[in-house]
Parts: sequence; structure tokens; C-alpha cells
Amino acid sequence: MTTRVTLEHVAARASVSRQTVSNVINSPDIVKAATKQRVEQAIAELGYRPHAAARQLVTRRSHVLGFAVPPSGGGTRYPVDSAFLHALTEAAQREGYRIMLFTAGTDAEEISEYRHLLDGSDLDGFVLAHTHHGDPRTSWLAEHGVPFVTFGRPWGHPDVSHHWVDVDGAAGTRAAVEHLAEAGHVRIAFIGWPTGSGVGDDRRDGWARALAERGRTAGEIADWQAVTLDSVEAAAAPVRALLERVRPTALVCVSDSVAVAALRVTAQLGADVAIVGFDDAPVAEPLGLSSLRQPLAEAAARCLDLVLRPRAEPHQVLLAPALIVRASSGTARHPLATPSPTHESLRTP
Amino acid sequence: MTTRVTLEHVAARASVSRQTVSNVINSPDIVKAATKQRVEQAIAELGYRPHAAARQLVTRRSHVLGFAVPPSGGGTRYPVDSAFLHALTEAAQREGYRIMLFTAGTDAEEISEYRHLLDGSDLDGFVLAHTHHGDPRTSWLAEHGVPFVTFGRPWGHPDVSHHWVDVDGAAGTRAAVEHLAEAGHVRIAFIGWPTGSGVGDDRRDGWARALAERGRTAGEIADWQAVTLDSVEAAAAPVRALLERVRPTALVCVSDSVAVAALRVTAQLGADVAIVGFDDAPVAEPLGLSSLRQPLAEAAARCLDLVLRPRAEPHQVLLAPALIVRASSGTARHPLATPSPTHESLRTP
DNA sequence: ACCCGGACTTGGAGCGCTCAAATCGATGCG
DNA sequence: CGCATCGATTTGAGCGCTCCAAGTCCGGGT
Repeated sequence: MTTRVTLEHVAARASVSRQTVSNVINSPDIVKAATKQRVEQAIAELGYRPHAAARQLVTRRSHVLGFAVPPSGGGTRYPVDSAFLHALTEAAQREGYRIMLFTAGTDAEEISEYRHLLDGSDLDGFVLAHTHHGDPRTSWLAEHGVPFVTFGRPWGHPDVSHHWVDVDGAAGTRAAVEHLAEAGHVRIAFIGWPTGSGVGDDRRDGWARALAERGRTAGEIADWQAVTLDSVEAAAAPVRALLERVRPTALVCVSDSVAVAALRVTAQLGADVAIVGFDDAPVAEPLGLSSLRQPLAEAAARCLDLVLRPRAEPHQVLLAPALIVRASSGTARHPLATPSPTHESLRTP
Repeated sequence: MTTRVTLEHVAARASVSRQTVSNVINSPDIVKAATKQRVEQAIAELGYRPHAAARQLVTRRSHVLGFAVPPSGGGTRYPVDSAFLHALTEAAQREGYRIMLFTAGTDAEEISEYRHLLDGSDLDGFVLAHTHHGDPRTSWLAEHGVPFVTFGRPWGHPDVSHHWVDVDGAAGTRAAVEHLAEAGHVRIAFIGWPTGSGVGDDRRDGWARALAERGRTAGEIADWQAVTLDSVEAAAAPVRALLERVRPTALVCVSDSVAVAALRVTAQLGADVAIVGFDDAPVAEPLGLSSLRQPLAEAAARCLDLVLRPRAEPHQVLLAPALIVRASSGTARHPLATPSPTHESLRTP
């Protein structure tokens, strides 16, 4: 076990004091250029690397951010989360930060973990992924002056003000409608989730407003939609009913699960209906399903920026998803009966 | 900003010395019961929590394990990885450890990150997820005496000996064959990846041996298979060719991507072929695809055990996947044309 | 020649904890 | 009764770093 290289060693080698070496690392601009270079050379020669714990002990900052992952039981939203987490890790690393993972079954447990992580490990902040109605976590963090940002809006609490980053669902469905309208579609229906979920309502609104702008009456808009739970099985019947009742030529779906159901039903009926899903789940590509892809890398970078750079005022960032056009809304319909194209085209609304 | 509660505060409150409090926490059995209780009460009253960095500074252990996530570009294996990571986080937390994430584009970069994390943050060990031929990471870690375990065998290096945990692909495909044979199938074909990938070869072997045990000749076994790259598009043609050449009544697929292609092709041809995939990707459930599910929670727990509890000899753990039977290999065939059943049956080989 | 101020550098103190060694009683035994 | 023994607890030192207050150096104004 070779002994650790410390500041002192570097200082001796460069014939300067401990503190000067520290300055070269932490505030390079206050050190004279010649000295700085000598120190840097010594650092390189000795392979010196500062010891995070020692620094943390005095500065109380760890350069680590916490991210809670849901317990392994749940979650159809895995794919989105995991891509976000990857992007977040990359963005953090680029800025000299790390992501530390933890889990909690309930909000209360999660808050208790915050305590531990804050007191025991001096975490510099948190990124929260699943905000929900009446979320006690954000208020706890705010009260305790802990920097944090949520990926997801504080639905139902427009007055709550903290940093958040989210993807603009309405802009996404609106882009879907525009894309379909360009292709000549008029009867563009929507399959959504039951009213009350922020994400679902937002996505519906985008579709509805886009239709209104195109001259559809309120009656038509109210008529051309249906709701379903978010699973392929549950969605089949509502989709079928909507198709028969409204006879749309195109369908915007609140999620890829619903879109997969729609794909299946239209294939069964032999109906020629264009379909667009949402989230660009891994299913979408192999099935040739057009879908709206969330810009997760950018979302992660913005989250990081908001949590690291303190701001007086709460900031909100809304990002537009990108429409990925595939066979399900292109010229070759019946995606289940034909191989999907090997290339995809990408549009940003 | 309220001042931090330290050992000293607790010590004063319990009228003992600093060190005694430390002993209560780290080696409770050497402290007299009465004293211990007094100290524990003081800890509770003050809400004391030890400061990890201070401890780390002297012990050189952080109670943190590193896990590398691939850069966000890649990865069809996301779903598996992410579920594993969740399970790993949970298992670690149960034992008082945390998982710290980092990324690296290349093996060399990853090794350089090991250096940083080891020198700067005293990580206690690493869990590696994507082992591959000639992997320089494992030898680097071994040479430097760093505890680690891989989730995945050191394919092609049977002599390499380190801790690893893996899922038994051969046992999985064998179980698939047994399941299909029970249902009366005899002509059970296999679609695999090109020879040379450890995982793919392993899965093929299980199928081949199970067929041999059932009296199939070497010639038949050689004949009843095809290879393809791992994507739904690429697999369509080979699947179709195999179906026409061999006319199997059942198909074991090396992955769910390939199985999805098979599902699509058989639906097009109207062929009645039972299909089993591998990995139980999110696609499988909505499509009613039977598949082999990896026991990721157990894999994570075993990885943790191996990396935390030092052992003289390298240990290897091989876990059997569970066969999830759905419509694609059940009585109701044509899964793309019918809703999948709402329940699934589970078998462990 | 002198002093002054800004740029740069230095040493001491201490973050909260654990390790090693020392201390303190209480006990056992010749 | 004295001394070694042992368990329980305390004390001193120091982990590697940054903060802070106190230097040192140098050039320019008078």
C-alpha cells in the first residue's frame, strides 16, 4: 500500500507552501503564472489528486448530488427515467460533480434519507424525478434551504415556486397534429388518460388547441377523444370504440402504450389510420411507431445548471419534444404488417 | 444555519468521552450495557448523525460503491441495466452503502475514472456491468487490489478468475425447449446471434443440448437454426427464411428484439408458430410474448455480497432465469391479433 | 532614500472522526 | 498485602484539506 500523495508533497516538490498549491487548484487566477506552472508540473509528476473527504470536512460541500430511484417494483416509466439518469450523470461529471443514488418507498422515507445524506454526506443538492400532487418532498427541501430541482412540473400547484424543468407535452401533441394536418388529415382524434393527471391533461390540451386553431368546433373536439388507462390491454376497447364512433383518419395518443394498442386494433380492423405516440419508448422504433421524443440530455443539463448555480428567483424551463416520424404516420401504413424503415426522420416543432 | 451536532456534543450529554461514543457506534459490544444505553439516548435526543467525510478521512473507506453507466448514446440493453441498477441501489442501501454513478466512453477513460474515484473519494469497490472480450478494466482493478464484481461472465477468458455473477442463458433456453416440448412441439428452431458473442453462444448451447437430449440428431440441430443481428429489422429476413426452410412449429429466440421480428413475420404469414424470447423486455408484456426474465434483484444482491465481503477465492454465481409464459407460446397463438392475457404464469426451471 | 500598498505567499488552527496508547478501577492470586 | 491482569474508558495525535490572519516582496509616489 503506497502512501498517499498530499498537498504537502506537492508543495515541497514545487518549493512553495501548502496553501499556494491549494490556490493553484481552487483559485488559479490569484497565483503568479510562473509559480502556477511550477506547481502544476509538480502535481503532474507526483500524480497528485485532492482528497475529496478532507476538503469536504472543512468546506461542507461534497460535489455530489442525490437522485432517488423508485423501488424496483414499479414503473413503466423506466425507459425515460434511465435515459434521463444517464444524461444527468454525464452532465454532472462534466462539471466535476457525481450522482449518488438512493431509494425510498414513501415520501416520508425519502425525506428521512435526505436528512441522512445531508448530515452525513453533505450532499450539495437533489434532483427529483417524480413529482406528484401534494408532494411533501419539495416543501421539506425548500424549508431546509437545500438546493434542488424537479424534472417535472409541480402539477396542480401553480403557486408553488421552485426550480423545475419539464417537457412541454402540449407542444408535442400540437406538433403531432401539425404533422398530420400537413399530410392532409382532418379528422385527428386523441386517446388520453383520465382527467386529473397533469401530464395527460397537458398533452390533451395541446391537441385540442391545435384542432381549435384549425377550425374544429368545441363540439367536435369534445367528441373526437376518448380516455383509457395506460396499458396496452386496457386501451384496446376504448380505441376500438373511438375508431368506430368517430372514424378518424389519424390518432394522437397520450403514450406509446396506448399507441401500441391503437396499432394493434387498426391492424385487426384493416383500418388505415395514422398514429403518433408519446415518449418514444423502446417499443416505438421496432414497431415503426411515430412518437414524440423527450430531449432528455438537455433536460438533464438544465436541471444540473439550476441546482448548481444558485439563483434568487425560481426558474422554470419548458422544453419541446421532437417528433420522430416513422411508418405509423408516414406513407406506408400498417406498420405491424411491414418492416419499419431503417431510417427515421426527425423534426423539432 | 444551525451548528452541526458532533461526537463531542453527544459525549458531553452522556458524560462520557468522545471515544466511548465512537465505540457505541462502531463496536457496540465493547461498551458496558449501561453506558451504551446512556449514549444511545443522547444520540437520539440530539439527533446526532456521524459525518461520513470525517470518518472517511481517517479510515479511508467511504461506504460507497461505483457503478459505470454507458454514455447516453448507446444501448438497447437499457431496460435490463436499469432494473439491475435499481435493485443494486436497494441492496446496497440495506447494508449501509450507496451507489455512485459515473460514465466513461472507453475502457481507458473508465480506468482513469477509477483512479480519480479511488484516490479522491476512496470508493470501496466497483460493480461492472458490461464485460467483454479482452476487458482491460477487470485486470486493472485486480492488479490494484480493488474489490469488484462483474455482472456478466468474463467471456472467452475461462482462466480469468474474479468474482462474477451472471444469468444462465443456457438454462433459460433449455427451459424454453422443455416448456415447448411439453406442449407437444418437436420441431423447435432457434434464432441466434452470430457465433462469437458469449451471451449468444451460451443461449444457443442450452437450446442445442436440450434438443440433443430429446433425440434430435446433430444434423437436425445444425439445420434448425439461423443467425441474425440484434434488431427487429435485421431479423425479419432470416426469420422468414428459417420458417420456410425448416417449417418449425416453435421458435426460441436469443432476444426479445428477434422475437418481436418473429412475431411479426408469423403474423404476416398466418403461420401458427409458438415463440419464446429472452430478457423479458418491456415490449414482451404488451405483445403477449413469452420470455425469460432475469432474476435481477437476486443478481444485484449477490454482486453486493461478493464485493463487500472479501473472500480468499474468487466466487462465481450463476442464476437461472424464469420463464414467463404468455400468449405467444400458449394456446392462443397469433398474439398480434389478439389482446394478451391480463395474467401471466411464471415458471422457474 | 523612504514609505506605502497591492500582489503574492506563508504558517497556525481546526473541520469531526478514529487509531493507538495510556489510564483507571476492580479483580485474582501467590 | 503487593503485584500482575483484565475490562472499560479516556487522552493525545493526526488524517488532508481550507480558512484566516499575518507575513514578504516589489515597484511607484514623494
